[in-house]
Amino acid sequence: MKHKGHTNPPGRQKIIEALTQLMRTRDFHSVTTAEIAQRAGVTEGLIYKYFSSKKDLLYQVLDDLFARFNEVILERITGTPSAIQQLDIIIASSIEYYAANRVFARILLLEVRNSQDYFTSEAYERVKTYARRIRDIIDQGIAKGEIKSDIDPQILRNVILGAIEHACLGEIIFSRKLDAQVVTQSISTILFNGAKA
Amino acid sequence: MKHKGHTNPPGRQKIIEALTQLMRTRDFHSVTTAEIAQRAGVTEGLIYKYFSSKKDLLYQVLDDLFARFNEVILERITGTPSAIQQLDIIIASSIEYYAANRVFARILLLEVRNSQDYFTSEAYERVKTYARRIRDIIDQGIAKGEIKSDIDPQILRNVILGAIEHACLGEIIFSRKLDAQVVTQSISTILFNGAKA
DNA sequence: AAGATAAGTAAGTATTACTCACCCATCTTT
DNA sequence: AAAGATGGGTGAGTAATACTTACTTATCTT
Repeated sequence: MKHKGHTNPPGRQKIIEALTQLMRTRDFHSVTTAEIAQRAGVTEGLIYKYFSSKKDLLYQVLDDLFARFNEVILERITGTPSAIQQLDIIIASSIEYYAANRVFARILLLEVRNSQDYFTSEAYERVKTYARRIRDIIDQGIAKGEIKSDIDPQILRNVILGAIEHACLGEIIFSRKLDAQVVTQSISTILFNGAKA
Repeated sequence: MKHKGHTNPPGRQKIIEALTQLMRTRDFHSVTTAEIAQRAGVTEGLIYKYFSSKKDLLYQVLDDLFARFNEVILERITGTPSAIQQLDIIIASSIEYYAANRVFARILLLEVRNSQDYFTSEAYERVKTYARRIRDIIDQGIAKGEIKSDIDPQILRNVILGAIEHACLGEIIFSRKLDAQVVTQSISTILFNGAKA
């Protein structure tokens, strides 16, 4: 019998932790279900009691991690009046969170986007919430006169998301060190003040 | 016996075309070697005469497509004196090329980055050439006084790459229509003039 | 004509994601 | 307290997949 998400038995949690652990050093495809089960101390069959497929397991791992990420973001921006400051906080928080949580970043940026079913998963709903939050702040910034009114808000959102992601890719892929403060400052200067002399 | 890349027999080319075709509608992992061989009209074994693995085949497909992409870029920027104009051309050309060549964009942005061996492939060398070209133009722009001297050139490069990629992701994943001209103009305005009012 | 080299084949094999029938413990209902 | 339902967990499967190996056929050089 297939289970829904509203219970969280120890076996389920151990499977999630096992995959998370294994993905600290390996990519998703190279990790086998046999390894996951072994590391979790359960049988392979149990994986398919809680997850409809290996990919579904990956999506649920991402969902868990993204839920916490969205909480952090929301917590940090509340109380800040300026739209541009809020965007700075989101940029900084994202870079920090990605750096502190490499598995999360790798799953989000490198492992899930290649298959269509990801975009119908619950994890992707979290991404939409995150992206919508940025979009809302931009709209408010334009309304309040902080951001130029002739800027396309959706494209600014995409540029911000792209800037964050690409800033972190080197770190994630090659384990390069990265100073979140400095990078955020640089990105912010470019996006808000412009690079032209 | 393993072959090197300096010959290009019909079987090899048919295999490359078969995978390219199949990836027009499907993601890499869901395409099987049996399907590739069938579509190419060869046996499965032949794939492994020319490619060391299924992933190596993917990398070589990307390598072919990226070689042409780099040629287009170089062709278009030569003769343009202004650094900012050169960057605009690169942004526009990239977005256009990605849109016109979805399989290329999907492979580059979604399918290869998840595994480490990609970063030692020949295809990745093409990416480095492309990225280095952008970096050089930025450095020249700073030297000529077109771009602010206090901007971190590497981070500007990352922001440009990120902006291009994220601008195209919606198009690539959800097949949304996208006006390369308009998007380039918007990105360029944000990056060079700034979003702050 | 010979001999080497390259192109291509056919029949494997180990591994992998996934399934299915079955336990066993705990709780609810009568 | 007996019966039954429910959910956590098992273990032995299976079809399909990426890849291998031994082989044949064609092409080229000298």
